[in-house]
Amino acid sequence: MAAGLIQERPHPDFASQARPQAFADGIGLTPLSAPYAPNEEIYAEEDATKCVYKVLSGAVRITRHLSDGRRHISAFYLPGEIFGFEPGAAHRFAAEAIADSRIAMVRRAQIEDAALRDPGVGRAMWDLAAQDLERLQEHMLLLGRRSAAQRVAAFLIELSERLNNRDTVDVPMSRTDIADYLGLTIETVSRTLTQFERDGLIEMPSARHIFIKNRAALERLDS
Amino acid sequence: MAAGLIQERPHPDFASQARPQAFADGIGLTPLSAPYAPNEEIYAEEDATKCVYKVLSGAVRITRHLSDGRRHISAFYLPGEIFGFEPGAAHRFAAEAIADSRIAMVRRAQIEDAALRDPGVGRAMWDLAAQDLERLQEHMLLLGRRSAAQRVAAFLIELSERLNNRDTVDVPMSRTDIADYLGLTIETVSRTLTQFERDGLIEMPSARHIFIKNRAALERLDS
DNA sequence: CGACACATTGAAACACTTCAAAGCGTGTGG
DNA sequence: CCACACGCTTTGAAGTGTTTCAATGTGTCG
Repeated sequence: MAAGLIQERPHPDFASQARPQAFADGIGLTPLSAPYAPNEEIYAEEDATKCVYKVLSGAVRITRHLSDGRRHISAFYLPGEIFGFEPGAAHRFAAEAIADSRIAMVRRAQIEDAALRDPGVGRAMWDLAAQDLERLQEHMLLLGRRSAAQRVAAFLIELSERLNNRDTVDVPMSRTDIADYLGLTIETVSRTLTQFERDGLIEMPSARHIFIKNRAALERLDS
Repeated sequence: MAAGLIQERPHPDFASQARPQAFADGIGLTPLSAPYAPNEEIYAEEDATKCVYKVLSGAVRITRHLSDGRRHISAFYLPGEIFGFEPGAAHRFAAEAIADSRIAMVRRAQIEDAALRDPGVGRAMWDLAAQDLERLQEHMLLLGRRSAAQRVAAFLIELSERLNNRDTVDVPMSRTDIADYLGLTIETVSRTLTQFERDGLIEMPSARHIFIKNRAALERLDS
């Protein structure tokens, strides 16, 4: 419901000055960046795929709303990760900020130009697509064939690895977000986490702050 | 287990003579073709992504085996459809013939060459990737958020549409294949189909031959 | 400090799975 | 051509995990 495409709204500042090569690792373009508030829409379902985005800080969810009102989250993106790169002409999912976030973005046309000049750029986008596809397929496996405990364990492990926090995980998303991502209810997510805590696998000083006490056991869960 | 990459085994005949432009719609290369027996492997998990394939007849499943021995099917490909095109350097799933099938194939390098000469080829591969991604995402939704009845209904509708049979569906795959695709057990798939028949939505002269009597009701199921 | 959203917990209901047995159909050998 | 046999499919009954509904608890922000 929020603003449409990002480049159509005012940009409070230009990352191109503050951080040249912010997309650096692989794309090497100097993007604009903008702040987003929690739940603010970055692009909508059906929006044209005009830009590619990078999370500078915060976190992003890729969502779709079903006809019966329920919501599905197909992916999360964390600081340093790039999203919004899809083959089709229109997005099939919306992207929303989860927390206060800073997002960098470049126009696709710019990337395509750059790819013509520098084959490394094209390869980088290709690698990006490969990584997205891999995550999508792993996630499909998880949704189709894993128990609640396996899903939550896999989620924690992946989140911890992608946040690069060794054992202290600052969970940026709500239980509802996690549930919609894992294909469970918030109650099941909550109960599973509580059980993990009882079993000594994790500690939860608060809901958004999880400490992994026994990573090996969590990893063993998805046998 | 089975043979490695296709072009490394003898080809009984060359489709390039029998059917120039067999890949025609969109790729426009003249591929080799080969017959496969049921359950024969077309490529294995971890095989290099050297070729792109097209189903001429029969059907193909894209499978992955989990550590606990269970199997997951991420996609089916039916006559006229193209598969095996992935961004990464190695396949993450195996491809197997479901029934007796004829498969055409071209080397990726050939396609890349062709794309340099003819931008239409590049666009066609792009469209292909977009369609695969769309199906993958729809399937993820189905696995994460749909009941057994909704899954089976969606499967029947999609199968019928992709086979281009108006209401008579010749199901090429076993109940086990369907179950592994829908994230259910074969018993649940079977029971659901039986229930559909009792409700007058379909008729099943035999397990592999389904007649859709009330398509609207089936479509309405995934509300 | 109070209010509100978010998270946890409990109990009952439900959908799907599991285990087990019987039915069907297709293909082969007698 | 029929009969048997094998694999696949269907059906049944019990068990289990997840959801649903409802209430209580907790953390955070004004």
